[in-house]
Amino acid sequence: MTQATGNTRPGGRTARTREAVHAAVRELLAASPDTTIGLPEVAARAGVHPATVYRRWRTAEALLLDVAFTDVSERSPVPATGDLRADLLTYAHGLAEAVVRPGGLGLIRAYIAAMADPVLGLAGADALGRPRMEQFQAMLDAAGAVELTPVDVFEMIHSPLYIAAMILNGRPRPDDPAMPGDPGRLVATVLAVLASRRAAARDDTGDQEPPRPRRGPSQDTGSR
Amino acid sequence: MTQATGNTRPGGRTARTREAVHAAVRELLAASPDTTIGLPEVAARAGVHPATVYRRWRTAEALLLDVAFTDVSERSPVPATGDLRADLLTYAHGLAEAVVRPGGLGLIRAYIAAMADPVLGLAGADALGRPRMEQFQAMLDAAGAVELTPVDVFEMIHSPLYIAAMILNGRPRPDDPAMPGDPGRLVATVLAVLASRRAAARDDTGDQEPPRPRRGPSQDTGSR
DNA sequence: TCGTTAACGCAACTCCCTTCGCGTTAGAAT
DNA sequence: ATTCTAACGCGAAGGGAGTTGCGTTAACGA
Repeated sequence: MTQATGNTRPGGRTARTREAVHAAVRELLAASPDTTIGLPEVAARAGVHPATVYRRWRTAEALLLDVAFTDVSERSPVPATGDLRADLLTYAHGLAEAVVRPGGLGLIRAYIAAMADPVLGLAGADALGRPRMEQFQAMLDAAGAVELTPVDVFEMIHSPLYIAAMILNGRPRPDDPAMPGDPGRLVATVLAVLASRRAAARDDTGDQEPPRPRRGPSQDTGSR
Repeated sequence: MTQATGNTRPGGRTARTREAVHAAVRELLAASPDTTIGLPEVAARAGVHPATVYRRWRTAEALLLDVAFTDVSERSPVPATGDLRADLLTYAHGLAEAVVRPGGLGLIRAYIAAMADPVLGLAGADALGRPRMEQFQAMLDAAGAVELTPVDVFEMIHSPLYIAAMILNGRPRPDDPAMPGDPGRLVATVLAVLASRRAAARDDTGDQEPPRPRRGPSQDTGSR
């Protein structure tokens, strides 16, 4: 998407400046909880001329998204061991840590802003969110949690952690369960909804059946 | 907080310019889904000199917060009829509508940004959020839902709706329950958690007791 | 090794946000 | 009605973000 004309030069000097600029963005994001970074400031720290940064990324928003997308592509895997509680806890703790880590919040803001881009519409949001949704579908499939969807996980895990991170804004979160964004409580919410929907499904298909998982691996994923 | 020196003049011309500027902010927020508004632009639309806006609010962020705070103070009541499901549904539908309404998202961003202000720390976030939390405590008290806290409501209702609104960014939400931010599903989540915690409480205090609410009004708030 | 040209450095320029000093208007109190 | 002065209007000036034309460097293919 960089250029429509013939060939490009992704290696050598171009790759070095790209890495230098990305590193500068991460450092600036980590240095200040503020999410607004100036392109001239980035260029200065990267040892690159501002015009170069403007030509390659055009706007600060696009640069932030580039860094965020690079991070998501190589970091933060979604576990799928078949143990729903353990998988959710692992992921939620990792996300809670990543979201408070210096600079982590700025990248998430950029990601959300990209999904909210009006020119792309819902298609843009879908294109950015779909890979992640498929990974969570794999996690749910492995656990046999057919009553849940990736949207449920997004609403009950990601949304509270993102909002809590925005309010915390880089400050360390006191690990008080009464504070918003407690990973254990969020995971318990998902499991409670799963149990509720399974109970509702039993009521619909017949009240006399014994309560057991409908399909999937044999371990119990619904309760402690 | 406006001035430490003697007397001020809240009425007359000052009040008129304040109203004009507030109205201009709302109009600009409604006109463009963009959340970044320029103070000179606001001043021009309000028929006020830019220097006046700069002197009174110093920064765009402070102006946004002033408008947002004014709105929250006079709009959006929290119902507390004793029927938890009905109260939550009423509030969630209203919030879902307010958050997508033109300009609504910008004000919420300003509110969150204010809570995230580093100079105020957690104290600032607490001061801004506490009044709302107390209103939700009243709603839970009226319904006898002692197993829930306002933080639960915030995590399960507000957070998903805010994030969904940020991704939607003013675009109309297709009322597909599979899309993030469906009020009915969010309310059902709260009720499922309530039922789960009541069941856990019964297991702790003794397994043989008949399953009935621990206290509060007689109507059932836990299941459909 | 050599030629082509994509990508970069440089500098000057434009634009607009933001501030400041000063004179004027109009609340609020006597 | 008169006085005091907070709040506003006005214009000028500062400063930083963003853009553009041109020369230079170096990546890639032959």
